[in-house]
Amino acid sequence: MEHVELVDRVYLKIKQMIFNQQLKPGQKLIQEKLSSELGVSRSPLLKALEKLEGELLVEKIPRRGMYVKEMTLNEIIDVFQCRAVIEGLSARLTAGNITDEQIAMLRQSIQPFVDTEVIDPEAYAEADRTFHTRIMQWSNNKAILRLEVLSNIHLKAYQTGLLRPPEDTLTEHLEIIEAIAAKNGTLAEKLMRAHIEKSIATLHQADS
Amino acid sequence: MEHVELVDRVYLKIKQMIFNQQLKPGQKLIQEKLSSELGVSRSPLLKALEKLEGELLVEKIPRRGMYVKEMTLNEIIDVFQCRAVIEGLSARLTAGNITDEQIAMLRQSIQPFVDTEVIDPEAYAEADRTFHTRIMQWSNNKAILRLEVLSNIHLKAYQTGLLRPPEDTLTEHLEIIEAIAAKNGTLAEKLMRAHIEKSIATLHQADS
DNA sequence: GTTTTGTATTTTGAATTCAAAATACAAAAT
DNA sequence: ATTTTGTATTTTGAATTCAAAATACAAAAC
Repeated sequence: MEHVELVDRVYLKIKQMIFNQQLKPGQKLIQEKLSSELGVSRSPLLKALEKLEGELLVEKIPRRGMYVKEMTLNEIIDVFQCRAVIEGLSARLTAGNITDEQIAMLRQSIQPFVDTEVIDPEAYAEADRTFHTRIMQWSNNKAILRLEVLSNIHLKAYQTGLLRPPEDTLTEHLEIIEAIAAKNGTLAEKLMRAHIEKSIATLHQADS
Repeated sequence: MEHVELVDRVYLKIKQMIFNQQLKPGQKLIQEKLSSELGVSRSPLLKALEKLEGELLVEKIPRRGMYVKEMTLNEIIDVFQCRAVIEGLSARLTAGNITDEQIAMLRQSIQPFVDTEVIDPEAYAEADRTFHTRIMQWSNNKAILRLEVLSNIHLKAYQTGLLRPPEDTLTEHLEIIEAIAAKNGTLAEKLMRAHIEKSIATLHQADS
């Protein structure tokens, strides 16, 4: 029997509320109010908020309070620079571990969008997220999994409409998948890194 | 007037105790016992331990307890792979920001060990740590600073005598500093990455 | 009218308390 | 002698309480 910690349920709920925009960037999180709204006491709430702080979704100012983190463009760029090298590493490692089944899964998740006239942005965003997450997870590097935190920002950046359209990124994803399928780690790393660095360039352009 | 949080003091104290080996890898951390030893209640202790958990120094097993994390060679290698790319990125960014004063500081910290017959391992370890930390900090990338966590493992690996001797690494450090001083970001990144990847190779050799 | 000072309120940080889960251990049954 | 079951103890997870810090606001002084 699996017992799910209260803290984890609260954590997931708040994370959801942040991505929903029920809790808006910059908004102050009054512990008393939030805990009564969620029907829990302050202790698990606080823990959940501190966990989210570690994931860059909540900002804590000592003796001042907790706030839904507001992302500046520069902070997003900082995170993307890290993602570029970490996901590059992931792609290289994954290319060394990948199974035929996993290759099939990667190709399959992209398939619905190839040669399609109108791409549903919502569905594509989900596929994009899955693509990046899988490559990090299949790297078999435990330290990378801890850094998955960085992908929260990916999601947030999506919401703000800052990222490149599917037409741009789809072919790059395909190339990366083929490099991994060919077990060419060096190439996979180079392509993944370039892929994310192009997004950084887009972010810089938005800075005007 | 600067008010230092109780939690932070406890956190630093325990971190110290872990590196001191006063708290040994694998040892169970009984909250009741530890808190009374440190003269604080369980709340700030727990927070401190959770912070350390995020830094890979403490392992928490739900409803079982907290333990001083035992590092396997594979886990250390995983962390070093991440460090290689993150510190490579740091070196590149730092090369783009570096001031003359900072260049002088880097050269100065290495100086005592150049052309020296007998190198004090303790002092060199400290200088090594400072070198890597500075380059991460001077990158001006906030996301990298959050990942400084990774350098805890660097320290731990040192303790276990797993890393390369000063004679090996000193010249590499010098080359990296000169690449940064020449504002050659691409080269600095390449050298830093190679530097850490050599340590990974050493770790792999120890695996026998 | 503006600034400053003092008070009341809010909200956090830390300690304590309590209940539930896990562990250790002993007694009983096979 | 070994295994199982039941009980006592330990230890954690969560709620509550309390004190200290920060904020808001009003009154008084300039």
